[in-house]
Amino acid sequence: MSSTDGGRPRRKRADAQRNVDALIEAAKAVFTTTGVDAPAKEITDRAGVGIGTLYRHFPLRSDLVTAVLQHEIDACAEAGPVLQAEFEPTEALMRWVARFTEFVATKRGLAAALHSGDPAFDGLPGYFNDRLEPVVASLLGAAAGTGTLRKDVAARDLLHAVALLCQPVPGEGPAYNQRMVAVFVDGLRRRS
Amino acid sequence: MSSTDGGRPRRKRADAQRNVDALIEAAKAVFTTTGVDAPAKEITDRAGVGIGTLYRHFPLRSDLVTAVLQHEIDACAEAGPVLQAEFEPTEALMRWVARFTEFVATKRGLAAALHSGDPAFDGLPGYFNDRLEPVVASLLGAAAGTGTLRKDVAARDLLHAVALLCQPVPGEGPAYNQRMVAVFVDGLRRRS
Amino acid sequence: MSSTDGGRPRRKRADAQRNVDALIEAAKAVFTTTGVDAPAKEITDRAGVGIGTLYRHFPLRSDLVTAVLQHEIDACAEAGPVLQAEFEPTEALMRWVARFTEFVATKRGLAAALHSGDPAFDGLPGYFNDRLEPVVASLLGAAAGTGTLRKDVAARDLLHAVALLCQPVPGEGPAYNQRMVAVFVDGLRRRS
Amino acid sequence: MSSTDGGRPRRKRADAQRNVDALIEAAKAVFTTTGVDAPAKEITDRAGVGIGTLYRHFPLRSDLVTAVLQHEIDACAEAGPVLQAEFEPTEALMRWVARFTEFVATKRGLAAALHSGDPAFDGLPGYFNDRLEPVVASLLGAAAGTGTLRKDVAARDLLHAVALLCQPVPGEGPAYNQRMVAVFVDGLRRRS
DNA sequence: GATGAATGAGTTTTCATTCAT
DNA sequence: CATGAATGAAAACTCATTCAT
Repeated sequence: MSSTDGGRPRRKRADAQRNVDALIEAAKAVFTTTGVDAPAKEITDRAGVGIGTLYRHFPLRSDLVTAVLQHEIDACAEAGPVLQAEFEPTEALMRWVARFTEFVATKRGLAAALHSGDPAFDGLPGYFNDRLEPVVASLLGAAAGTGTLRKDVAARDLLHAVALLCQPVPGEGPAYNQRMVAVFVDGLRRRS
Repeated sequence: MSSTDGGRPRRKRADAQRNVDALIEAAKAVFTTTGVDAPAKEITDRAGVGIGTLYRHFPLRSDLVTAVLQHEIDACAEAGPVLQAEFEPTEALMRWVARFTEFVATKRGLAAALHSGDPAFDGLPGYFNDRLEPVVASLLGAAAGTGTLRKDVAARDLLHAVALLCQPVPGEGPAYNQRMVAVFVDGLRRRS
Repeated sequence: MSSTDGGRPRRKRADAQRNVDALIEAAKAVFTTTGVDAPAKEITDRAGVGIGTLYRHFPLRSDLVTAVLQHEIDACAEAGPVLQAEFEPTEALMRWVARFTEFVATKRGLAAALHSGDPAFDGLPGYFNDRLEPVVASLLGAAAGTGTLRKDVAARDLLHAVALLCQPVPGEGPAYNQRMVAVFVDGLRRRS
Repeated sequence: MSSTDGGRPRRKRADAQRNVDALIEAAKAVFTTTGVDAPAKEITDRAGVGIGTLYRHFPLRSDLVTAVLQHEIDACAEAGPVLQAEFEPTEALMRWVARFTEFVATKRGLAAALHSGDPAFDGLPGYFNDRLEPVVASLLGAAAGTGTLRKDVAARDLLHAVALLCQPVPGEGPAYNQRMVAVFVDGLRRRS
């Protein structure tokens, strides 16, 4: 969290950080491939570290899951404003949707873990909402035209609907998700 | 023996069928509760049969998964026409969506299994499409008004989009899914 | 044992016997293929009967093993005199060795079962000796020439030595066993 | 890491090696006692390690079987020259036969596994031949006298014949096998 | 701090045996 | 008598987690 962390920077910190990063990167990939229940060994092998190292940095599996998700959520949230600044509204939305689709694909099975009742995940939905709600609201608002979003659909509703529509579909690619989100946006414009 | 199977189809088969049914029922419930990776014992205990019985009828876990999904798909498909006959288009759609939402909730994690690459599931997506595509097309078509569905969205696209929008969302219930599908349907009407 | 079996021949007896024969035949084949520990199902499937039928006729696995072995021992024993009557000594011996080799191949792993300590098999070694000892003694004696068998090698020793030399050898066929038995017979002739 | 393996070969390896040795030792004993299909637990208990350790070092049962057999083959092969140096030909042969008999007894049922068609064992017969063929040839040659071995019996034939004659026989001990091998050697001498 | 060997509980899977039809 | 479904004990195997080096 705090990047400054106060006092002495305690040598060797670089190596440790390198391992942590490698583990998160590896976990992201393995979660996508094999699912959240992937053997820990598969992750450490891919990260090139020993199993003990995983447990040092992430004593609980939920710690690793949380780290991966926050990492991903941050990346997605940050992409929103950047795209909006660079492209016109519709194009920005479409590109962000593509980006978000990749993120959701990562979650393959993470949702189940999230709602498993494990209190370790209690904070994540909030983090997800807080970070992404404004981003989606802004993107959709701009794309819908002059702020004519239906009043009966809250920004958080949008976030989740888009999250669903971004989920990967067997025979389809990101283009499919983009089209469906576009239809959904059309729906938002309609009516008073 | 008898290929025509004329007279009695080999008595006692009734018991076996009872067990098969109980297992599918139990598996459906356990899959929802614990996920597709639930211990086999949990399923057999709930079905009130021995573990061996599970393996007799479903030697591979994928056999059981397949059976449960086909069962569910069938039930959903059959509900479509019934609702359409009984209610006016919008109401029928909403009720079916609610029904479909339950089905999708059952799949909690089944999707991951489906796309696991196991060839045992190769046939299921086809089954899913074949059974449900016409149902969804019909329901949405009726709800959209006088056949004014966008021409650039195929019936199968609809099916999958609805499937996504029916996925359970953490803090929300079926009503949420219904509202989002409604928005989506509005999007379909636009640009007649 | 007793083929007459006294009183009424009890109808349907033919079917039962057919099943018993089929089971012994199937068991012989499966024991050779898969070993004595082959699943019972494999035997009944090959025999074309239900599993229950196996247990009716052979309540214990040792019953089946015993039946198969006696069957085989009988066949081998009976072949001896026949061959001796039909061929000259050396030729008769070689043909019988070939025959015996097949029998031994059947036993793939039966020996282990035999010496497993199960009292059910207590009678078999005796049966084996009683039936085959005279046959081997006669064949070897004739082949060795004018009764010049070494006095320090008993007939039973011969039986077992031949039994060993008839065991199948990976890259070799029955011809190999015949050659080795021939060498052994030569050894018998030598010395006073 | 270090391909030359110069300095310390990664400490702690000692413990692992100790476990591997204990497992091979235990497996040898258990295979003799209970057969190759003995429960893994029986082996690990005797070795004093956990079941997981067995699977770490020998993921497949065939790996363990192979290790045990190579171990045994090596020991037998090494005994040959030693005995030949210490005793006169006939005595050396007899002692080696006794040694070999013990080895074969160990295999109780291993042979069946070997010929099970499992490709994991493909290399073993070759190993067996390569290691033992010269040993047997040398021992028999010396025992047969001045190189008067029949020309129509190859060294490998001898190896297998002796292997068969060394197999344990129900009511007999190693002395029996020695006598029969002696007869066989006599047969070799004949027809110089 | 890092490593990976060891552990053993938890699951899957097989099969002999029983027994209702 | 024959059948094959049901059972469940026993064995195999996996993998999270600990801990000595």
